[in-house]
Amino acid sequence: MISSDQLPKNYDFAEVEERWRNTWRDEDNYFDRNSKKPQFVIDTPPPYPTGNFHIGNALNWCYIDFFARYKRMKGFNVMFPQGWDCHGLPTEVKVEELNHITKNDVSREEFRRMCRELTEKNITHMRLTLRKMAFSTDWSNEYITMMPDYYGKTQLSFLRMLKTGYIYQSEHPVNYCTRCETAIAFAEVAYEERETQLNYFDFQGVEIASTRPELLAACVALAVHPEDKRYHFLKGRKMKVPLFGHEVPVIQDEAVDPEFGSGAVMICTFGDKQDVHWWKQHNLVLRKAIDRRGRMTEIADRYRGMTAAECRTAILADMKSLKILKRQEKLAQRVGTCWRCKTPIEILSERQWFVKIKPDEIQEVAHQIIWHPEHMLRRMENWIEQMEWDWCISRQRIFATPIPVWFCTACGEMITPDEKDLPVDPTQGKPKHACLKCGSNESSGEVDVLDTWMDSSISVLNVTGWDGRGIPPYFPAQIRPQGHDIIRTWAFYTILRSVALTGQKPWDEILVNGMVLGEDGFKMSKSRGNIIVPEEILLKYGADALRQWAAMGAATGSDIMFNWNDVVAASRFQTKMWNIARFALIQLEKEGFDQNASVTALADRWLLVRLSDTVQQVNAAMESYQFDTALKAIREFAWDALADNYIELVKGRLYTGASSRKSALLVLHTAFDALCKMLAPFTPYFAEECYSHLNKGASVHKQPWVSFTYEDEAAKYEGNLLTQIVAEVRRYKHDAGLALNAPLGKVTIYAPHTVNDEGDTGRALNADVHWRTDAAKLDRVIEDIDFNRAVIGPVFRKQVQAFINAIKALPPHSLENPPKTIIIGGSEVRIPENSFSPKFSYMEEGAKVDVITVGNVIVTIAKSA
RNA sequence: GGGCUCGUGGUCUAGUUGGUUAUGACGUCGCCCUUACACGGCGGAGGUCGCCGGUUCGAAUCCGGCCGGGCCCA
Repeated sequence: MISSDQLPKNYDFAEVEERWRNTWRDEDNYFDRNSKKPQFVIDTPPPYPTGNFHIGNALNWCYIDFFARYKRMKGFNVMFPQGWDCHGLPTEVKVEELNHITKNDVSREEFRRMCRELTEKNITHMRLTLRKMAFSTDWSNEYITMMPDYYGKTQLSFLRMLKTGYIYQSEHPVNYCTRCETAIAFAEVAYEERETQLNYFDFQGVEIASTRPELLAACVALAVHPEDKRYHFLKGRKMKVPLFGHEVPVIQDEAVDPEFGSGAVMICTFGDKQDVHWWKQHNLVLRKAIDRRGRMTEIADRYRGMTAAECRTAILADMKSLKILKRQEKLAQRVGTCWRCKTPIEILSERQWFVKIKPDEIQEVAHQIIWHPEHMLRRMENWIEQMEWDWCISRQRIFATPIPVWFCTACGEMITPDEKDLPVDPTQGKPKHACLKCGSNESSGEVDVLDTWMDSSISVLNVTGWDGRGIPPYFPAQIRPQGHDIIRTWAFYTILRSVALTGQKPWDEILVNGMVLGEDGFKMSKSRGNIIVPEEILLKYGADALRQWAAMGAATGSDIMFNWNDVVAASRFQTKMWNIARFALIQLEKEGFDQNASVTALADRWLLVRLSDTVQQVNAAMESYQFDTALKAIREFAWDALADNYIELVKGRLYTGASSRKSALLVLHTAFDALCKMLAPFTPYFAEECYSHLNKGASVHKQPWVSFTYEDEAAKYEGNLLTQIVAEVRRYKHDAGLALNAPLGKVTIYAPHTVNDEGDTGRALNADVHWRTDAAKLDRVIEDIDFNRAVIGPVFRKQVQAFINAIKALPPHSLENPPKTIIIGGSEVRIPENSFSPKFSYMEEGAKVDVITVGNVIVTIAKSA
């Protein structure tokens, strides 16, 4: 421990942060399974291990760490686990790229191994960033979804939901990405504006407008509006499809827009979601023209094997030469694309696995959860309301949790593993028992794998200790922190799975954070070049400054613009705080600090009142996750109340060793101690550094949260007056062209009560200050009247103006000693207390003085020669 | 097109149970290097609170309409 007068003059965040990072122990953040404290379990989002922890993650994790640290200090048994959501396409693509292979060049197992290795490397890198950020992660509860422990649970959850009928397999149209060669869920479809051609062609005498002529082979019907007179003649007829020759029925449906195109549309399996509707509603046949790789199938006849785009060009060319293509128009449309690779999705009918969506059930539970901010619940409600299809959970990929199912080669019966044998990979091994139906030992494993959301949607079950039996011991978790971009996915799926597997809500509360925008106000993206990575900020300003930006950049839940200015301001606050610390520590180290001293001087009592108010404000803000409000209150107290007002007032007293020095020392200690504790969740390194100097190496993170209350109405009022008087006299000096520390001469303050300022005011103003309680011997005249509208508004309503006029008409002496009643509009009314106060201006008496008024206090200044 | 959300000095932002002079930061201008701090202190300038209308004694705040941005969805 270095002595206070040898404290470094500048706060070196790089040195301090690294030192504490190497000092702190992981065990201090472990969730204690034997604890009697109330639990506070956080369902931390498991990020995708891209290798780089991005700034959006950083914001989210800062919020988590703020309340994790706060709750620990408040006496909760906190679990802040860290998960990694490993499976998925991006890693497969990266592995192919790095190794210059395609997934088909190596064995399935080999490919999975390569994915695992890359993921592990990425996780290692990201863990380091998490540590630099000072997140108080519980590393004993880390989970990695690609590890057998975890995906065994994913498989267990699958089997459970299969048993209870939540999961089924069926052939049904699904969204399909032909580049990724896999089915995807609606949640994974992103819509993009594109321009396309609307093609008008002759369909056996009827003009058809279509944006997808390549689907002609999949045409299964024509549709017209039942009221559309142009097409009444078609009723009941069969039509021959051009180029292909198969016959299709004509159906009538209200959903056809007679205004669009020619008013007649062809229904294909499947051009879009509307086609699926019509196909189901009118029991149409199924014609699959596009396969899983996006190639035309055999029903496309001579176009077979072409890509959809090639086929489109060929068909349009053939139509042109047959002279059935009438015209083409440009059309803006929204195309559903794969959210990962941006390839337009196709709707294909395939055998897939589905999870049943029961909207009422999910809706009910979503409403049992407390949402912050509350309006985010609307997004969930809207999403649930418009769900039409069940959740397609099978994917035709490799790096994912295998679907734990075999099929009997002899009878086709599904064979599931025993729960004790999980995890399994049905593509690698055989079931441990024969087919229950026919006894055959021949089987083939399911090659489809699970949607990655099947892994991450049981994160809460995993961290609360789910083992497949009943309600997990720590369930539900207390809070789910996440971004609003994944309400329709992660939040939705988690609620769904939680209800399906436990019948209960997954969390008590959900805290939704906003997105981080670039400095230009747009979403960060490579093409805009506005990406800021946390590592860059850590290097330039340190973790504590970055964390302050996260807290202060915006109200919780709002999108937040990244702003270097805020980071710089945060680091300046640390510098300021460091200097406050040095001042306090130097003073405290001189003799005289007494924990039991009595607080006597006005300024001292005033600061304790301000501290008490601040603690209450910060408390309330932390309880409602208003981090910006909390940190703002802390900064204001430290910078404004403590440094600029209090220290400026008392430092003279501290230097001179006046008798009331002990009072000031105790107050300084109390305020600084409380500040360290309140800053601990926000700036853990900085708070630790300060606190360890203040309390001989003790850790602030092991202290209970501040519980300081101090009430002193008189000190609050008079102290405010005191700071105002000082401010007014400073302004006076400024206006008089004097330096602030220039000697001022004699200042007389006429206050209603005796004030014990221990000489603080005189030293602060560098003046000979006299407090007096007698009336100033000055001639004063009433210059104006201040009306208190909050008082007279509710009393007089429409009569407010009349009242004001009546008061203004009173003679001066009546204004100073107002009557009880006054006549308004002919009737006598009572004058409410505090309804107005006269404003005076002062005339000098014999001596030459300047006069300042602050409220009802008069200050006279007699400049020295 | 629908739902949600936002619009406050040059920039970012606080503030909505309606109440006297609208918060803070950055920037800007002036003064001051006072033994914690010039990465500082003090003071100033700068706002029709998106626009229009309504309710009210009183509207940044409540209501309606419009304009503009964002997110999600069709």
